[in-house]
Amino acid sequence: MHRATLREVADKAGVHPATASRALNSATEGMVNATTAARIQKVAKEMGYTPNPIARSLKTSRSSSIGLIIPDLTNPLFPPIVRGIEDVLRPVGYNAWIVNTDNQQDVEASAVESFRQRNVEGFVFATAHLHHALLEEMAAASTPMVLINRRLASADIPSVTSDDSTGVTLAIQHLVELGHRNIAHLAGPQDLSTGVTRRRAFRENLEERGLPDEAGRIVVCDAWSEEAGARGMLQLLDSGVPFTAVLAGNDLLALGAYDTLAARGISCPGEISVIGFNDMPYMDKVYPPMTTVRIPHYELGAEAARLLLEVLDGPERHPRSLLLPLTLVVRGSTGPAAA
Amino acid sequence: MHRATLREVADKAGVHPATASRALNSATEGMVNATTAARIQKVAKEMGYTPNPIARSLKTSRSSSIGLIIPDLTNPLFPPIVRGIEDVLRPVGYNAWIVNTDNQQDVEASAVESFRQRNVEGFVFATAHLHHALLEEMAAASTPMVLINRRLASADIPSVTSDDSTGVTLAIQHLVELGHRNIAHLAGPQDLSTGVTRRRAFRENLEERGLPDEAGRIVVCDAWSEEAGARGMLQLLDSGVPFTAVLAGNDLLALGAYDTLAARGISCPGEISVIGFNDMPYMDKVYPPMTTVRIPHYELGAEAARLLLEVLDGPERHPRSLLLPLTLVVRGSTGPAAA
DNA sequence: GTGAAAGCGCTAACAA
DNA sequence: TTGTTAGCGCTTTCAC
Repeated sequence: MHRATLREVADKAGVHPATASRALNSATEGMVNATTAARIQKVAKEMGYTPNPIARSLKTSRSSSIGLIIPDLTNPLFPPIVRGIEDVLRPVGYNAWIVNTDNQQDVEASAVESFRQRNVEGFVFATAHLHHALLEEMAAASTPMVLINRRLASADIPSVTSDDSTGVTLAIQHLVELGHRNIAHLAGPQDLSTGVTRRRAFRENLEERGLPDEAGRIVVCDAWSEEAGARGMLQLLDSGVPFTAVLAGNDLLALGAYDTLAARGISCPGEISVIGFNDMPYMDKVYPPMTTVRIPHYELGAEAARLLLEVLDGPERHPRSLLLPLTLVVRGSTGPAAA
Repeated sequence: MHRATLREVADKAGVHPATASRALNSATEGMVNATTAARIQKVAKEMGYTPNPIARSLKTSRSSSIGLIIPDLTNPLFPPIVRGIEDVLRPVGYNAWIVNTDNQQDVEASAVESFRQRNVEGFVFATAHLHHALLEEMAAASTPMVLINRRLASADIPSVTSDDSTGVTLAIQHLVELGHRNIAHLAGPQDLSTGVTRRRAFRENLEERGLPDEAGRIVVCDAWSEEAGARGMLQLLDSGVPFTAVLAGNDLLALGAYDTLAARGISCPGEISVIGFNDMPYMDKVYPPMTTVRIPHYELGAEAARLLLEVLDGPERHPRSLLLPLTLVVRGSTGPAAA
């Protein structure tokens, strides 16, 4: 099955290829006589002409596509984000190349390199670390990009994140209203903005409310994983710090905490309440029911895509960053056993 | 930051671009004098040369990429499949373009069209319907492709699916061993091979084992969704057919069945046992614990990628299809209340 | 074994 | 307003 080329359209319409090109691109359509333009467009339609994106890309160094860099698609957090991005980009003619880095810097670097060779016009990164040499370089070189979910420490890169501080406040407020006073925190990795922000907000909340806040009631987990959460919970239990509730840095850590509590035969939420963070898909099915802070994943992706389009549209404007609101989803938490 | 071109490498090495091209492509490297080849490669390395994939693609009509067409990435079934595909393709230099169709034929068609324009070398489809005009056409035109998870009725297209019949047998055998005799089936859509195969296997199993098999104990759901499963379960309960166990066509239908049972105040597995299919991620967290048939998602993807590479390697060979083995994951089911 | 020449399909100066 | 020309970076006949 032969695919019509611009040349063939031009020949059939009796014009030069350059004229046909102009007539078929909205930006240059105005340069050509309205009736010839119409004729060319009609012929193009009849012949089923569609421009060859590869030839176009070779010529223009553009590509109508962006690179999306995430840690791991099988983390249920990301599929809704990806859909949000694509649902915004597709209608305006953009595609996204997705790559999973599994948190490996070299994979990320070579992905960026490979995207560049393919003339991607911008990037969305969900892999930002607080200190991230590659991203800092790219920002310094004015590469169009948007961070999602996580940010850098030195951050004037446009980003879309959730309002984690407020989320933590909602969670703690909920626990306090239930009567908890001794609350612990399973913090996420401290080289990521999410881990740091939630931990800081946790500490601030304890202080402001006059709740016990010895250092021991925060345990830092070394990954956002169920296993790390299980280990963290063990450490917390063995530390001797008294607590009746735990705020986990995210749902996976919370699930790990569940595992440890079950293994130790500690009833939940009877003896210890656990609150998660993210409300990732299918969290509503777990048992015991888990209260968690809901992040609008799909919207996070959609807003990131809009922001990137804005950046691509006019790189001169000052980069905006967005903080999306969170809500608390109350499912299972109860007051402390002693109350 | 300037990126070296083949021309620049050739100039620096004192050869013609054509020679440099030959020296830098493993397939043509043999055509050039070994020492000049080595010199060219050294220069290329020093200059950090990497071939421009777009220029190459324009010239060769190839692209080192394939198109992957799935219904919806947010269905937890698919992320592991996608990772399996990518983990096999990446090491051999291939990339995958992913598109979500949301089961819309026109979206699928335009995705295929757009992939073709980008010179994808093959396709993986996870969207096959039993009768699927587009796929039949493409197969007739010898388009390199592999089906995953689902197949066509008229199937000599290479495919990688799970051995659903055996899976159903495992599930029913398990229920029978627990003492169940009255078993019902929430079947999936009957325009998909998975829905049909599991339903047929269910009926055959009942017959062979001499279990009650009136028509009423199979309810066909109109989608693989929780909502459809909930509706199906309602219909089953209201039909008056006696049953103590239900085999759901997949986990989402099973979760829907849970919802209906909970809404009706029917204890599970006390009064009615539910068995799922797929063991999708995080199924081990649901409550009540669900016994389900595990499909090796990641391997499904990996095998599909290998099969596609085989097809791309030598299109003349007879298309193979793979049936991957399933296992039963026993979590919660119990014998019937009456037993 | 190497070079010359052509061209994949398109767009963007420049000229008319 | 339209046509001419050139070239994005690469590969591949064909000639030597």
